[in-house]
Amino acid sequence: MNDTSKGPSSAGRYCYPHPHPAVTTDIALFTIRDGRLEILLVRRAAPPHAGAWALPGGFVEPDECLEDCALRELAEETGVKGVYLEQLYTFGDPRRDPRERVISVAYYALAPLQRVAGAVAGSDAAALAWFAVDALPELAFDHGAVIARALERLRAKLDYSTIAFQVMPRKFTLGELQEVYETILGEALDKRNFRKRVQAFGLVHPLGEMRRAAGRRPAALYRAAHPERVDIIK
Amino acid sequence: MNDTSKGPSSAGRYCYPHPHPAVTTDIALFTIRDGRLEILLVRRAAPPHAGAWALPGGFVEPDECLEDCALRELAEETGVKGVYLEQLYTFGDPRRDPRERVISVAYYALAPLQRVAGAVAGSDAAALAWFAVDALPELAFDHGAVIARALERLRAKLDYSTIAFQVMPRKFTLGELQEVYETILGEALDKRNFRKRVQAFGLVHPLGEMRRAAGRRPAALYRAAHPERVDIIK
DNA sequence: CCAAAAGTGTTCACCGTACACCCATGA
DNA sequence: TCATGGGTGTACGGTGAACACTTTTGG
Repeated sequence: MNDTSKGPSSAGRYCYPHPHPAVTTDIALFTIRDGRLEILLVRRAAPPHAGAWALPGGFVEPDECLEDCALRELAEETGVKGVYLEQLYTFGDPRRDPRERVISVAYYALAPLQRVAGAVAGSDAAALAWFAVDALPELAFDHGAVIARALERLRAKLDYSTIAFQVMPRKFTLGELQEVYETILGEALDKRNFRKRVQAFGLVHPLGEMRRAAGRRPAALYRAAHPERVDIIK
Repeated sequence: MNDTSKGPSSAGRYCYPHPHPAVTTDIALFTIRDGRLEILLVRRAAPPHAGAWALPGGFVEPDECLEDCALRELAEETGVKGVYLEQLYTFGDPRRDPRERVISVAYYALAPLQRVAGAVAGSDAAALAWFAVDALPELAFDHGAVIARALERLRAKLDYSTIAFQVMPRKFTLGELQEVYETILGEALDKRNFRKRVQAFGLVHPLGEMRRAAGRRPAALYRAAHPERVDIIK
């Protein structure tokens, strides 16, 4: 009962006479590369779990909201900015961090490959790497559970939201879009039905341009119909 | 930047050199009474927002997980125990509490009326009352936003989960079950289609008993097919 | 001419929806 | 006998799923 602060050490304002745990945000950032769903992890430099891989994240500052904290930590530790971000779940087991009580507000994030291709390890992290979600390394803290829940949510939202467009580049072909759905869901989809649905819901707008590729018929390019974040199809 | 603890005042263990905000849980407990969806609120005795109504809730203890905290606070402030509980969202705006930084992990809860009928105000609260969700009083903090989000989630989950059974008593008629759905969704449902679906999914088991009511044909009693918490129909 | 992906419609089964009447009871 | 909710079946339309071949290109 004495492992967290019972009161603030800074003075000047009234504070509740109550425990003050540490609070972090952790971010599960996904992208698609080479037809695989990958997640960004950082290698921990310091104990606990030194050498293990962890989600990027860190402590909430006094004057920032949780979402800002997640975006800041992601930028600081990996250099990645401008991703789609959504709160996932708050993990608060008293023993999830061996040092002191740390409550983690987990977020998941999505971005197209080209927006995260230049990710580099910040000063806190020993290294940074992308892992296929079906080949994860040993993970620090409860980050395995966080990732599992993020995947569950991501797959569920594919069915009733336009979240998949968050990993698409500005211009894409319908074949590429379908490949993203198949990659995240882990199953093959029927090409004609897929295209029919996407166009029936008005999810994409044709750009009138073509993408030419070696030895293949050119494919029409599209953009997402709803330029920003649209959550519900119906 | 000096409005939260920067480090623990208790000694003995290593702690991160980081801010330590206060963390609470707040609970939006719903039940059905007289065909209305109602929520349990407590009247605040102390500032800030003294006299305003608020969700029951309170500070997370060092050694308890968040869900335990929610259940404990609900029991302490209202006497209610044994409800269905699910994490909703974490609210972390730096200014949501005027005194200091307080991050609130919000839960929503459901219980049948008879399990909450005896709710009484605990020592912290000046009073306790049930409010119809479409006739809420002035609310403290950001609790209006919390309730709005809880309602949204509750209504969404009705469609793809068996969450409605969490407000049903052990024995109920199909008419009562339908009334609960209609109350939460705020729309009328077709009786034949409703009964067909409920039975097709195997959600209920007939008890072979009847409920007699004055001036009406007796109704068959059922129990939920999945005695505990079942989340997904499909 | 061959490989590789682009592009395109129809059929069928099933599910959700709309809809109306008789029944059993207590007052 | 009347008011009140309990209880039951069918017909239709729309949606999701299955399914194969031609086109265009570069090598």
